[in-house]
Amino acid sequence: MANLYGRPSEGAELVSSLEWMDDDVSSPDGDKPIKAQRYRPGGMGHLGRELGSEDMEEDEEEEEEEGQGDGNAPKRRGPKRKRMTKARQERFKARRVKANARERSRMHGLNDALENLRSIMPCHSKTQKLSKIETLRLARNYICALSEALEGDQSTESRAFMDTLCEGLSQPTSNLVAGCLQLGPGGFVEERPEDRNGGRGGPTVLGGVGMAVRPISYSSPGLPSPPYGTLDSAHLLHLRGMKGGAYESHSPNDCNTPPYDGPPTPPLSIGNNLVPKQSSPHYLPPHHYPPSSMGLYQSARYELPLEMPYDSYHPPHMAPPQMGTVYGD
DNA sequence: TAGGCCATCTGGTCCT
DNA sequence: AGGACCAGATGGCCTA
Repeated sequence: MANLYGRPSEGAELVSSLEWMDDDVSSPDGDKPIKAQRYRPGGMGHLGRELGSEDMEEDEEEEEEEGQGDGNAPKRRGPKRKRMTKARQERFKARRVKANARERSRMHGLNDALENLRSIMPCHSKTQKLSKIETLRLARNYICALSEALEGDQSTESRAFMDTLCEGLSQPTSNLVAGCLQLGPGGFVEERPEDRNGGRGGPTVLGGVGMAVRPISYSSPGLPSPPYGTLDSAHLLHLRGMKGGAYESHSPNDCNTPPYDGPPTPPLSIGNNLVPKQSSPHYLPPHHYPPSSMGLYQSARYELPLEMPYDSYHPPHMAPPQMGTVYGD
C-alpha cells in the first residue's frame, strides 16, 4: 500500500491505523488542511503497539508486562498497567486520537503565534522564513535593540543597533537582517561619528557567537529590489517618530533612506542571491558559515499549502500590524 | 550523505 | 477524568 508520498509503507498494520487516524482527525479550525494527513511514520512506531492494530483487536486482552525484572529496561513510571480489554482499547484509542488532535492544534497555535511574530520582525519574508529558533532570537534582539533605542543609548540607524539585532544570530539570518536594513539605492543610513568605532576599522566580532563581520560598507549602489526579506519600514521600529529613528525626518540633505516602498519581495534563494556580496557589514559569503548555522528554511515544503501564494502576498508595510492586537486567540 | 529543521505521535506530569 | 503542557522519539524534506 502506498502512503501519501507514494512510497511503500512499512507495515500494513501501521498503515491501517494511520488511515484510521487520518479519517478520524478533523481540522480544529475546519478550513486548514491538516498536515497530519501526510504519512508520517515518525513517532508512530508504537501506534500499532499501543493502540492496537486489527491483529491486536483479535487478542482479547493485551498481556500486561509482568516482568519488571529486566534491569536494562527503563522503569516504567505511573500506575501499573491494567489489562487491556477491548473496551479499554477502544477508549484508549479514542482518547489518544483526541489528545493527538489537541496536540496538533496546540502546535498549530504555537506556529501561528510564531508566524505573527515573524510578521512583525524587522525583516520579513513569506517565502524565506526564519526558522523558529532564529525568529525567537531575532525577536529577543529586536526587543533589546528597541529598548536601547528608547533609552537613547543608540540610534536605530547606528551600527550598534544592527549589532544588537544580529547578536547570536546565524550568519544567514544576519545576512538577511543586514540586507533588510539596507534599503533603496542610497543604502543604509549614514554612520554617525559615535558609531564609528569598530565600524570601518576592521572586522567586528559580534557578541556571543564570535562572528567576524566585514568592514562596513553601507552604500550599495545599484542594489536591486532586495533579494532578501522585506523590511517593513513601518515596523522598522515602529519608530517613525522615535528620537533618532531612521525615518524620523527627511530633509533634503540628510542621508536617511526613505522607507522602502517597492514591490513585494521576490522569493529568496539562500544559495544564490541572498545578499549582494559585501553589501552589508554583516555579510559573509555562504561558504564562510557552517552548514549548521542555517537559520532560514524554505517554507515551500510545509507552509505553502497554508499560506497565500506569493503573488497575493502584501508586504507588511501595506498592512501594518495593529499594535496591541492579541494574536493567536 | 550529514545535518538542520520540521510535524507528528506519544507518555508523563500537573492542574482543574 | 480530561485537558494542557512538555520532552523524547521518529522519520520526511531540503541543502550543502
